[in-house]
Amino acid sequence: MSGGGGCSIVWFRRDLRVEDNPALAAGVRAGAVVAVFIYAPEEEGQYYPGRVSRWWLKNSLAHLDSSLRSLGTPLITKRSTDSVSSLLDVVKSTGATQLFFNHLYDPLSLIRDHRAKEVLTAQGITVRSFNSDLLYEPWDVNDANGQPFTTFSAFWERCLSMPYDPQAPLLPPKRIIPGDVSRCQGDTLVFEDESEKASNALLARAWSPGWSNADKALTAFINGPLIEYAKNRRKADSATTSFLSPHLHFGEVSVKKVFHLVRIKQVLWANEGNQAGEESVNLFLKSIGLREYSRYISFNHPYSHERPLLGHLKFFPWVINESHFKAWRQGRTGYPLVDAGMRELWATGWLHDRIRVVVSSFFVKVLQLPWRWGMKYFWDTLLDADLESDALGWQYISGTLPDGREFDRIDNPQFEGYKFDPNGEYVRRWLPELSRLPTEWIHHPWNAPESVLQAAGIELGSNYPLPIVGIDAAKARLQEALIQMWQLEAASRAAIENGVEEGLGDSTELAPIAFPEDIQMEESHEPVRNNPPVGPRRYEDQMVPSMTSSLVRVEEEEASSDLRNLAEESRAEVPTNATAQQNARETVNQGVLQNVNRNTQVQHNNTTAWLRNAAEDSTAESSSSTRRERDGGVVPVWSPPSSSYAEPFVDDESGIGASSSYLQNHPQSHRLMNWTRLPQTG
DNA sequence: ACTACTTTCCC
DNA sequence: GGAAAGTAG
Repeated sequence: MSGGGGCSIVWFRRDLRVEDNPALAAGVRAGAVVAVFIYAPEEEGQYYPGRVSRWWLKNSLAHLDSSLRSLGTPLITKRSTDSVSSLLDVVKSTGATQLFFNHLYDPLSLIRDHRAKEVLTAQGITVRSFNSDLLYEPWDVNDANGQPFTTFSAFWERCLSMPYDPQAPLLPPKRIIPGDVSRCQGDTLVFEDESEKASNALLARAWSPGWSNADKALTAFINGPLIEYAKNRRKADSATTSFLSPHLHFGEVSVKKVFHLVRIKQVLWANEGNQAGEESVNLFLKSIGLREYSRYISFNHPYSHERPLLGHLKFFPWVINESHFKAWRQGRTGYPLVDAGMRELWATGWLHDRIRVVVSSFFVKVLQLPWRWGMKYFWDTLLDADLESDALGWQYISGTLPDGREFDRIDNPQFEGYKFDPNGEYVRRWLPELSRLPTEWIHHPWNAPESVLQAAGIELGSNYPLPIVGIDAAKARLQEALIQMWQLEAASRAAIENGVEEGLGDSTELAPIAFPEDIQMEESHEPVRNNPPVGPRRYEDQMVPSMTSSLVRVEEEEASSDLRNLAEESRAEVPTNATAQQNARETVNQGVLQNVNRNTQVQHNNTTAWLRNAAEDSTAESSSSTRRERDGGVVPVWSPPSSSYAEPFVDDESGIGASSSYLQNHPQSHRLMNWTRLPQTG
């Protein structure tokens, strides 16, 4: 089984660890191993990783390589634009007969991995894949009727009360027999260009990528801040968070291991009667659960990163306002908590979860910018950028999840400021221009008496902006926009009844992965166009500007003092007329955007079926009872909930929902109902 | 132990 | 905004 031919390829992706790595364990068990990482960022389309994310990946791979070498084999890295053909190259040059990898659940990976499986199997290669990223595979977690959950709390409750525990973590292999890679050409991967190196150098001071560092971070958290997690979680300061998210994103630490270790603490604290500790554990596990849920949603609704799950906002006239978008990015909105957060993000690639909610909620509700812009900015700037988690977060904020926030409720950053940063320390750290402002005014400088401002050296509108949109104005504007939305919706319904729209949905065919064309075009590094063309369009409101290249990072230490002087071209001052623009809403007529790509849906249905089927051989047998009835292993994995849930998920990938829009059937949907209270089956 | 208030927390 | 939990009477 080992030696020359017959070795196995272990294909590393976002599972950059040697501990509790089922694919690696299977490879080791089968004999000689060729460990491979293929870097093909172009496959990600517009989700080409941002600078900080690439920096992390680079370091994590180096770390993995040295671990693998000490176990007996190097990590072969390949630069590619087509992962599957690179895999074939590796097969040919090593004589491998088996391929092992761990599952991913984002839509791109689902399709690519399916193709890998098909193509390699056709070449006579044995391909096996495993769960290493989740406590439970998405298809194993269903409600009493065997349907996927559509709200988080029900989902998580079920996860915590599954009839079988998540698999226990595997130990790292003691030794790896190397496959013959003498004829296998590796590539040196380049993750940063010259202009990025200086900014990246600073990241190393705060972060240590790599699986064994992840393990240390986990231990440190569990033995330290975890017990106070419940108490500290409302602070803007991130010192007491776990800092595990980037490690988790790249699979440097196994969620199953996190879960097991945390549960051990929970039992311990429960026995001691330590209520606060137990509470902390529950809350921390919930955040792990949210990560699970993001994969669950992505798997069951593979378009959730680019399309709202609920369609009730389909006609919402998002405000296409480049200068507001820029002010938000630069941390110059005039709301101290928002601005502090955005500057921290800019400077460090990191943001406490609370503050992510604050800045994104401000983005969607006050500025009413299209959420996918914000999501893309997060993608480009966050160290732990994660498509599934970010999509879930932004959809939650936008109120397009069944259990999301009410759309017409605006959070007030001033009040949130006093809640999360009562003494203004966070704001003062990131907004030096406000550092001398007394706490009484720190979260609403626009109300401060002139004398106070003068004493603090603040000149509003000059060295710190006035609010670019007032909260009251935002509320009024939101009401107005909703009215407009209902009108558009009604118009669309009328159009459908008159048959105007018929041909469109069917005649347009998109590429299999169905990034809307206009978004793909946005990949360029040009500045974003200012005036959206008039007329019918698809997803125009969701064009995603790319700003990766314009990001010039600020050194952490300097961030406070020099922020405004740096990167001048990309950080222009907030336009002085910004507030005047607030009424210049440019409405977007999405009237005929009905472009649910049925071809894609069919394809996706087929492609994901393999995952479930494959997993049936390789995952816990005990789960089978929960999943058999409905599908017998034949029906596509993510066929939609067929009950009353199906309809709210307008335009979902379901294939059946494509022609019957929720709005058609429920003209009263403008009441912004709470979807969780829709009649439930059973 | 009951109700009528408050505060808290929602992915 | 509203359920849910906490608290005062």
